[in-house]
Amino acid sequence: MAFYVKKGLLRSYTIDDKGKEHIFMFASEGWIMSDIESHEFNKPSEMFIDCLEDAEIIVFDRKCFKLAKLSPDQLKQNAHLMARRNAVLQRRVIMLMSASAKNRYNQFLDTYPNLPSRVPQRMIASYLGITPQALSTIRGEIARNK
Amino acid sequence: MAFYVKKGLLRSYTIDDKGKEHIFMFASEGWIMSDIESHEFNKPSEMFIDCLEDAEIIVFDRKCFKLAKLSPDQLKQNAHLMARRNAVLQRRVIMLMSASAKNRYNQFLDTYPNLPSRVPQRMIASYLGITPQALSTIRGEIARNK
DNA sequence: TTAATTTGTTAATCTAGATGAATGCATAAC
DNA sequence: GTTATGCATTCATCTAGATTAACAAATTAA
Repeated sequence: MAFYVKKGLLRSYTIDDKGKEHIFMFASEGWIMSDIESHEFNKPSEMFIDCLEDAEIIVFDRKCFKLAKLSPDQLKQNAHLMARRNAVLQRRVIMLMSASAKNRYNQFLDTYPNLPSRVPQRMIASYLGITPQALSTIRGEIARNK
Repeated sequence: MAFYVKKGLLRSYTIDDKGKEHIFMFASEGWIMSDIESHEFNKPSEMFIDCLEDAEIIVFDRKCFKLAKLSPDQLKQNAHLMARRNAVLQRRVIMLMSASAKNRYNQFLDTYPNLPSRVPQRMIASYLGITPQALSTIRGEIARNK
């Protein structure tokens, strides 16, 4: 299953043993959302997906992804999509390993300037891998130093 | 540029502003290593790659990746490779966000059981996003509780 | 309207992991 | 041989961010 977002905003997230949500990604207009791990390895998804805004979605089920049925052009396009997603994830991993919460937040603002107004703050915190309180404090600091 | 590892062991890593290395991945026999971000967006690489063991490598340069020149079968295979890598990165991001250093280490041991004997401990620490000292302490704890 | 829930802010305390330094053990260089 | 140089371990200290809690503002429900 994959979801193409025509309109609106989705999020995907996992829930850990302690019941805490961890947002993996947001998808707004033009993005495709899916749990690649469960898709590629055909195993049950541990990823939840839901809407943050009323949305129009195009749903692709498993059949649509039978690679055999795709044209070479579609395959090429697919390759680029995957490569892009890959690049985004690579950058995210490096950021999580090397950057402070404040840097990650600033990076997030740069990369997704239109999301902060559409996503509740605690979810941005979750995406960044910090608590809502920590993000609030960081925002306070940034506001004060201006 | 991409490298297919016939024999040996590679690592890729970035260096942050403070000069600290962050290992992004290891690649042993059968793996492909490349900096997808710089490849897909054709920008200069901030990722370094080197050998941890004497290695035999097949190098693919940019030309080999002109999607136009690939057969449908090659495109399909490529799609699967990308999807796999994607799944691995998805899992890694979630782990970095939600799991403690100890859990990440145990996860690493499960996922790559043959690497610990081939990779210096400080590099495993770097891959996990912690200091060598922290990993040493964790290993001490694990050993003691057995 | 009021009462109940959810959201963000602020502050006090706690903790996982960082930092820095000392020590023992290798392997390599002289 | 001895003198480096690099790696892992251990310990003392420090700090970014977690946790807990209290409070205000905004939403929703009644």
